Amino acid sequence: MKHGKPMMAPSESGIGKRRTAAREDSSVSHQQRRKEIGEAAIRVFNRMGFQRASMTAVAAELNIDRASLYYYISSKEELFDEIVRTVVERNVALAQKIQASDMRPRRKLSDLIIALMSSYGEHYPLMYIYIRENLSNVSDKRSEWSRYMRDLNRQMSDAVIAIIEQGYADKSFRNVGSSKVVAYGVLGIVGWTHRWFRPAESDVSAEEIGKIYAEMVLAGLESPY
Amino acid sequence: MKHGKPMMAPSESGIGKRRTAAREDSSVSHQQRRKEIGEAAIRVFNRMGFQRASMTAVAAELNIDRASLYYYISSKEELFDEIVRTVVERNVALAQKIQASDMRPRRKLSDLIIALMSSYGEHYPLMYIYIRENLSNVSDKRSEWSRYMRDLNRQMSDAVIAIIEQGYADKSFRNVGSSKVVAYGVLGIVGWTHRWFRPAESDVSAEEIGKIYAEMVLAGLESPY
DNA sequence: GCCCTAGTCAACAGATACGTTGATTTTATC
DNA sequence: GATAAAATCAACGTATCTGTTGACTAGGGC
Repeated sequence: MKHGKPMMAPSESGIGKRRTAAREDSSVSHQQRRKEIGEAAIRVFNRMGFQRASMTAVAAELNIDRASLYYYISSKEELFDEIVRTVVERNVALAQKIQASDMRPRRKLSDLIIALMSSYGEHYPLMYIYIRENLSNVSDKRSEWSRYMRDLNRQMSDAVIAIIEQGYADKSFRNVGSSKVVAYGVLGIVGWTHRWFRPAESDVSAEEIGKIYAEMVLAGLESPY
Repeated sequence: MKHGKPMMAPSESGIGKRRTAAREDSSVSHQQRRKEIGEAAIRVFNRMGFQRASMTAVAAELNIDRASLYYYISSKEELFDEIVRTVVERNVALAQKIQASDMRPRRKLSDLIIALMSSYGEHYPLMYIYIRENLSNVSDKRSEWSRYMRDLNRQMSDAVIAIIEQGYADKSFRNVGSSKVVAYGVLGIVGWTHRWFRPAESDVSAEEIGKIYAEMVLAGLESPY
């Protein structure tokens, strides 16, 4: 493998230097252009999946040359990993905050489900691309990123598990089974929306879906009469 | 594209003919070998994902040469698509049978959740590989297969939706929201197990998970006291 | 006019993959 | 031991992708 930015810039002519400079340029116009590229890339990743999406396709999305892409960014991963990370970090922090609050378990779980769904809707389709990403099947270059993301996932699960256990402990939840299995079930309902929820074409909002699921998980489908 | 089996076998020497013959050979020993190859491939697909898994890796799994693989099978897709199809078809048929039965909605939903989980456990990891496959992001060659599989998915959803609606109609279910959203939620809980359930390392069986989820979906988490 | 930057073009190197091929070796069967 | 099938080997052709490179163009500002 001889890819990646050369360490010593051995044969960098004038333009080579200019390119590396451009990639590190933090001026407003460059940041803006990078943002545009990132958004286009996300659209492409959403349509084709991260692996299948080629840089050629991303360039085509913007109607620019592939070389122009590399004028601003340095790799396909960079284009994606960082944006995803920040949003996931935010969701995890939110879950932990809810879990640590002094609300009652019922309210915590409900709030978390609704908050997660709202986040998915707000950042559509970013979070869904991430959910589809299989962190186990990732190229070696991205192993560090994937380890970190897996850790974030674990923190999210832990927060939900803690809420379930609190509910079991104070008897506000019926113990239907292992807190882990239940927590994964809750996250599954929410995560699975990546399969069918398309905000633009949906007559029900992300938040409304969250409310339905919160109600369903907490009170169940069965009629009490 | 010049891949694929040539239509007229223009330059096929003796061995060429023998190879094509071997691929179509339906003798017991050949079927057996093909099955072994299929199972090895599934293990590899499970570890690396369908796209990333190379035929080289599949050959390595069996400690045989790549050419020997192509002695029995003719493409990566063939190796996978057909096995998956039969299992999914079976699950859909099962769901439709449950839906059309004269049981009450509560029982139908419970049975279906448990049956699906059992099937996932029984055919592990086949169904989970399929769930991870994104039918939208599939190569052109497989478009026909993916269209058909999407149709099966739709039939599965439709069966669940019908059960929910029956429950809404006879008032045995509380109407917590659109039957579609609820049905996808139910399928989400079950489908999401692909993310964490590993039969070999789990102290809870697939069926038990199904029971927990059936209970959770029907009666909810909230304590009635 | 001059310069600088953004962006383009065409080509390249390196990697990996799929599926094929002909010759050759191993293995089993008669 | 001869014969035929199973399996291997090494190589090929084609395709696709990533990231790089150097020369080039277009446009704005001074």
